Amino acid sequence: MKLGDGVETAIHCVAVLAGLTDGAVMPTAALAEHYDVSPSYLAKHLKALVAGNVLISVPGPTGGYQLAKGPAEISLLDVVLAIEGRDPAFRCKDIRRNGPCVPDDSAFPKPCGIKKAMLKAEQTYRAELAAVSIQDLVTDFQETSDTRVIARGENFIAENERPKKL
Amino acid sequence: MKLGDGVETAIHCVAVLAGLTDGAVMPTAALAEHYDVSPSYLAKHLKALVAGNVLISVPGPTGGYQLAKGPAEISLLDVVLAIEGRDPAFRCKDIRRNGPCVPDDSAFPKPCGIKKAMLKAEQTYRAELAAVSIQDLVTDFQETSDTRVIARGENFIAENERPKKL
DNA sequence: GGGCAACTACTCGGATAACGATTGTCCGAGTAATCATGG
DNA sequence: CCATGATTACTCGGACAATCGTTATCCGAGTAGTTGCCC
Repeated sequence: MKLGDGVETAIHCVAVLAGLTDGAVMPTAALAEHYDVSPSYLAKHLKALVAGNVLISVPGPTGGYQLAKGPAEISLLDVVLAIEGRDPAFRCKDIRRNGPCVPDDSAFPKPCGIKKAMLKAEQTYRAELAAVSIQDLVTDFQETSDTRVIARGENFIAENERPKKL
Repeated sequence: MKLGDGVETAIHCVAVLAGLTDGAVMPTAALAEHYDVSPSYLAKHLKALVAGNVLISVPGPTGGYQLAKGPAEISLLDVVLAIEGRDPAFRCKDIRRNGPCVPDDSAFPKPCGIKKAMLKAEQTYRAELAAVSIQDLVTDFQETSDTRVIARGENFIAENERPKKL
């Protein structure tokens, strides 16, 4: 049970993109600089976010990324699933069907109780993540952070965002 | 976000061990035969369960494994943590402290909101697993399974368990 | 001076290596039953 | 016949490879801006 470190980076980047003006975009290089991470590797995660309908990419010079929906419409779960994949963490191989105690393959009409319990727990986990939106995170950040950090963050966005094409 | 396949095997084995008579043990070879898995690899997981205080091992001939506590005292969470490790799935590297927007290292007195949300979701996940005991799984199994499978299972245990030493 | 076309430079997207963790296996330390032996 | 001791065979425990996924990177396709040229 382990989440890739790309999840943290992805969430932070989505939160930054939530702060830029309507229609504007920000390129990979700027996001990588903001958090001092490898641009090449960050690009991989941003790609995944596009595939997961969390971000939209704009090609060419003055291109970059922007949110695919409003910050209130994107949940933590959307980001996590886009990066980690949509398959459940618990994979049942149905080993209960193996071995000498199973007469034939029709002996298990009901689903496996273990599988049910594991998937139920995972669904509550996902529900918890789905209840938190990017907007919530941004609001919390603005309410709890040092004013200097907020000011510098806004300044960074102003310097690195690409305005919407006319 | 992925759980190792050893989790499924471990839970099934613990459930089987819950079925043997008081004080009796069952060796790795029998458990491996029951589910048709590699004995060598299964041994690795059983070791982990001993380290996690879920099972007790008895060495020597007529040795094997038994539950460390009653089936109602062992939760799914105990098994999962023993196999997958106790560390949280979400690992926060605090990348928010990197980059040009951070004046100095004291700029973040409050904990990271993202980290809080991720860990909270994970705690609900663990709480859900902690609420399910091995006893629950065994009861569910006995109520929902084919009678032939139950009979063969009991027969298998009777043939392969090692009774408590006098 | 204005319009147009070719060029340039910068962007994302997919394909490609390197590392680490999980998977899978083996041999050694330890123990209880067994069997031979002696009383 | 019974107690005793060495032997034996079977168990778990820790150390050791192989495979797969994540990590990390690079180069190519495409596009908007730019520049130079022509009208």
